[in-house]
Amino acid sequence: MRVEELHGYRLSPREARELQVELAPRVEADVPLDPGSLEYVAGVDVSTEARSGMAYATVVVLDFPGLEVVEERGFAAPLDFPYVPGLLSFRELPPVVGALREVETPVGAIICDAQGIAHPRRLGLASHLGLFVEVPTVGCAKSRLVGDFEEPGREKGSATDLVDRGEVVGRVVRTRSGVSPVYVSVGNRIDLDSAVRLVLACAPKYRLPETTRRAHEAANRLRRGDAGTLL
DNA sequence: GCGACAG
DNA sequence: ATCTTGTCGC
Repeated sequence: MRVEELHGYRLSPREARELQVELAPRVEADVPLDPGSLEYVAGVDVSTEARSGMAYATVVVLDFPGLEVVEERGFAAPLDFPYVPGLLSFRELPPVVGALREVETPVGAIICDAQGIAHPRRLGLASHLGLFVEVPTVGCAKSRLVGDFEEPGREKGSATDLVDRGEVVGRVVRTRSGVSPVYVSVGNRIDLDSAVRLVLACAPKYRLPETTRRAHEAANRLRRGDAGTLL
């Protein structure tokens, strides 16, 4: 798939924040997505190895709404940027871009294991990546970076607004009754309601979307070495 | 100065 | 994220 990196990653944390402020206005958060026209969804995840200083990114493509794996790609790259809350994309995007470029399936949407615009400068990894590709991106994180919210109802599908500095930047969604909720936010080229519906459609059985689960296990396999089973 | 802080 | 055994709970 086509990926257009808009800049390099050899920046200081200070420069990275300035770049986020410059790029954030380009995010489109009002584009509806018709689930009926979606054929393939991709999940992206990164596994890091401090010992070797390497990052292993994987992209797993699932058919929709069946959610069966149809393609898997992996890419390794050195970790040149430290983990700094709010600057995660500068650390993980290099390997993610490498893996995405090898994807051949015509993906209709990408779900990232990170935040979208639910970010201090409205440019979490899902949004940042969304500016590099032409397809819609969604952020589905396991924990909160910014924003206040009320605990959503205990039943599956229950959700509440994630509000930061007076703005609704995402939704706290209960994908399964009884489990802790996930934090869904717009990546790029999609609206919040569509993003939430997509995440729920991809998580019919577990807390995390099938896309995230498959990408996560594939990334761990790649890091451990036994990444023999990739289509 | 103190607390918070995606992965 | 990663380091790690057993263990509490549905």
